[in-house]
Amino acid sequence: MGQGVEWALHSCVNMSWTPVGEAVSSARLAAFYRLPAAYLNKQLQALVRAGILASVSGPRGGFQLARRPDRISVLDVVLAIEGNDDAFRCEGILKDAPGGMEADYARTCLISQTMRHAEVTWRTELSRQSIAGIAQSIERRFPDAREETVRQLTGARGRQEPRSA
Amino acid sequence: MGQGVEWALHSCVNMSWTPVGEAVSSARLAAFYRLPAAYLNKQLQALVRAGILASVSGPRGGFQLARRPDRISVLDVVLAIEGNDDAFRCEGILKDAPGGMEADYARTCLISQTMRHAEVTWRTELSRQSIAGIAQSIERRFPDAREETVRQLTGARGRQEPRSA
DNA sequence: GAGTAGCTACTCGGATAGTACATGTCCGAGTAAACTTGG
DNA sequence: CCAAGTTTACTCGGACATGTACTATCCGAGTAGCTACTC
Repeated sequence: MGQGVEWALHSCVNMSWTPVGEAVSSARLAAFYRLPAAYLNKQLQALVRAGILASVSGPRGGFQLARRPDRISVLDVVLAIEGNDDAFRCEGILKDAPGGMEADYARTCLISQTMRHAEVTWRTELSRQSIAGIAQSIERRFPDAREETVRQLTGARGRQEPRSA
Repeated sequence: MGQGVEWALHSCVNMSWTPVGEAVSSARLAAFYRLPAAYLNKQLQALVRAGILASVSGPRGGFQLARRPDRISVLDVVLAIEGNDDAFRCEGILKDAPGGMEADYARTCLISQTMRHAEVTWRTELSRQSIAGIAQSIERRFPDAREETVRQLTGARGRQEPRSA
């Protein structure tokens, strides 16, 4: 699985903490984790295309959650980055197998069904977890995490402090 | 997920049908599905290294199951081909994050735990299914499949028929 | 002093290289069967 | 006819190319805010 999934999930959790209506730039998120900013931006673009994030250009621009964090599942983020294809793709190799069972056998391939069933359980498990749920768990376990994150992400943004001396 | 997983699973099911003690060459298995023989051979080598198959060289050589098919789970085959690493690898990006929560946060990263939990359910699901179970399901649904497969895999093997004329 | 035109700086967005892994192919080591030859 | 030595053909096993996708980077389009100028 690609690295971008981890970055996207962390970014979504962080953005669930920032004030609504205020966008966070990819550069600031990248600096938070010491990540390559341009590449993180590319991943967030995929989330925009999936309708998970909304983007605004220009100064004070950036990304923000497109809907409430309790309506964004972990599966949504994973599929946005990795694509909707199943991990196990049955190429239907049986259609070339000899014997009189080609078509039917291929459609009802038991191996494909087994793999698909396992993947469905995996997806179901991820769809049960939401960004908001993870954020709440983190808040419970690390009471300072939210405040610290918001401070790092919104502090000294745009507002140039008065030049001293 | 790699294509070899599908080939390996089908090959294991087929070998669960062939008589014990008789090896099946990769060339014959590849011809059954119209697959590149050398590449299938490469995949089966991985199963040998994992202790799932046993290989014998020379004429009448090939591969055979190293243990009873009801003791080989689908997960065993998948891990033998794909490797034992988790699909989602948490690189611990939080260790570079600012704030006073680095080490603890990284070790107990909730996102990593969520992804890991989903993967555990996936693996559990696959570990419940055995090669023998899949083979039996196929036999029930397609009564002729086993006989036809064995005939294709063992027919005219080595035994050169008497030259006519 | 207030309004407006222009400029600057900052952001996303997609197009562009670099790299690791999966895919596909090839040849050599080893072995069991088949053949030949001598008794 | 039988047995031992030799040859042969077939197999796995790992080393060698190729293609694809992930990773990483750069530059242009667009916009909000600031600045300067005019009234």
